[in-house]
Amino acid sequence: MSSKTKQKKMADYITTTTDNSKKRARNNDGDDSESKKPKSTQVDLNKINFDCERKSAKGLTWNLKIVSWNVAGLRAWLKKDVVEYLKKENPDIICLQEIKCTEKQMPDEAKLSGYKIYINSGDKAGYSGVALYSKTIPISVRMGKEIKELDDTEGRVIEAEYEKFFLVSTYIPNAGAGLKTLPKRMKWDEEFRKYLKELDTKKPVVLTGDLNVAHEEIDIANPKTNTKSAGFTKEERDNMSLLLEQGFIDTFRILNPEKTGAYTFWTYFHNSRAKNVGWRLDYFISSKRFMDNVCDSTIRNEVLGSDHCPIVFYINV
Amino acid sequence: MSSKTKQKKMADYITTTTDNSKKRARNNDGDDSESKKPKSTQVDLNKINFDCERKSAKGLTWNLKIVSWNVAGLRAWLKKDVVEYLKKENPDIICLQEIKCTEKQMPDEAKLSGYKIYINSGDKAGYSGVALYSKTIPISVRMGKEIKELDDTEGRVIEAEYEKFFLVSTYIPNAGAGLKTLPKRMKWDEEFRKYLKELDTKKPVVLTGDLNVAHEEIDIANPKTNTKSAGFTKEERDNMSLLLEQGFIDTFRILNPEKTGAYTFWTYFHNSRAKNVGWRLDYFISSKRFMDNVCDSTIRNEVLGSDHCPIVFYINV
DNA sequence: CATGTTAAG
DNA sequence: CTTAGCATG
Repeated sequence: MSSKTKQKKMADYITTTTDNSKKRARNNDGDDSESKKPKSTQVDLNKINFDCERKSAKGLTWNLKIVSWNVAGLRAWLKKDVVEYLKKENPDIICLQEIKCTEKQMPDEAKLSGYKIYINSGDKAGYSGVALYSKTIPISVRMGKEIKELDDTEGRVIEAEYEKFFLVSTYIPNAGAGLKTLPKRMKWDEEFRKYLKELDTKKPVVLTGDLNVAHEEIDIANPKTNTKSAGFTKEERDNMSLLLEQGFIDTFRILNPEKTGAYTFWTYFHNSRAKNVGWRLDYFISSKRFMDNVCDSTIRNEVLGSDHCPIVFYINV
Repeated sequence: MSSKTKQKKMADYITTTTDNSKKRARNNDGDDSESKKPKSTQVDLNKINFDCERKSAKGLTWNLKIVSWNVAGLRAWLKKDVVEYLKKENPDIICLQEIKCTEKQMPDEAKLSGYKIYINSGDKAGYSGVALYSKTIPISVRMGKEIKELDDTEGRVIEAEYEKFFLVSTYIPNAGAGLKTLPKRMKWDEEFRKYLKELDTKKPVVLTGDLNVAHEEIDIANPKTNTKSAGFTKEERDNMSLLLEQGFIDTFRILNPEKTGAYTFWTYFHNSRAKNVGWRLDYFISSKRFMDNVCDSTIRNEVLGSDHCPIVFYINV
């Protein structure tokens, strides 16, 4: 049974695509002859296998696909043929982090038809912000600011309840240059850990997003020179360990225990991406008891659009 | 006698071109295959007549050419084939306004060989700033901050003394959105007028640059709708009249009394330049008694590079 | 609409 | 290096 047929039956019955298409009725005296083609900033998408051969522990084929992507500014990201990619990937749920815009600022091209869209954009303009796209309407949705355990004024968390699991998409605070916001991060990690522990008592949890930490040495290209860098301090790594000790699994790593060079982020400096000098900062973390539903957890390292790449989670529910 | 021969004998005996060429020795693993050609942003320069047929009142041909240009950010301006234009224009003196950079920030491409370069960059980073390029070394040069009559902390004035005249290049303060800096502008105009009056007692003065005022209705495309706009208020226009009443001449206008549609600035909005919805804000103003030396005062409205175009002054000295 | 900041990553 | 903000024009 192909994924296409599976996905077809879930899609297209709901849309939030507004049609007040912000037509730029501007004072333009017919002088737009220059047709600036932005020249494809995307790789050849035909080389990508969007399906997944792996089965769940119970031998079942996936029937739900989740994509997570730190877009580092949704408006700039949209200009890089990312919608074409998303259409081919065709996930049931899309989690975006660092959208850096409000719902009002969101261009129409971002309002993918077939998805219900939830946005938590936070207070500071142009900073942080997360979005969740879902083909099916979740049982319930909570923004970070509605979650009592969290102090989320910056648009860092969206929680969506589905029949078999909670999905939590997050953009965890960066510890900052010179680690100047490491204390804020430590506080966040603690609160977030408690929140997930509590949530996990109700129903299995799938946590995804930019956790802003490379957990182990295998998860970063230059472990030795980055022990004082935001995202690879002992403090942040230990907090990730604490989270996992609460009964959560790093799904990519458990499926690929020895795989090196598997990163989801490369700084824009020094051609890092071309050299694969990267970090694995984006994860699908699953409640241990939900692992039987997991088919695969993969990294789309070819796909361009921001300094992070998308990651893909295939499950059977 | 061609201007080329004339200019040859003045040129090339002085240069400030430093050769510590800021070579970007960067961590670049041979991945710069993309050779991004910026595609010509300039018009066809061969269509321009860089010479001037007009003679001075005494029947003499020009032997000194001055160009003035508000570049609206020298670093961005440099990317628009402007050096190619300047080489073909080949002026003896170049006055630039709104360079928005310091001497240290100035790219090497801006250090045109054959010219001595003087820079007044002011305090605020990326704001205002003027430069003067001269093939011959002036008798003396004063920056605005060295002129006692002026309070020039923003990099708005360079004064150069030549044998027969003073050249003053200026970028006059904009009255601002909602005219919120009109008081500052009024104060500046008064001080500047006094300064020029004093200077004019010593030697004839040529004032050039962005005076940030369209003097008369003929100097602006939409006089009726701009009476409350910075650059066309009664206050600013009256101050320009006061300056002229002190014994100065608007050289372009005296040579072209009825010429309409002659502008040196077009806002970037609404395709103004393509529609020639512009303002004449850039001038060559001459002491009345120096008018006998003036051959022509022209506008290079075809030449691209900023929201202003260059203006050219041909004199015999 | 364009330029050069700034803060943040 | 890149995004988005802002102030200024």
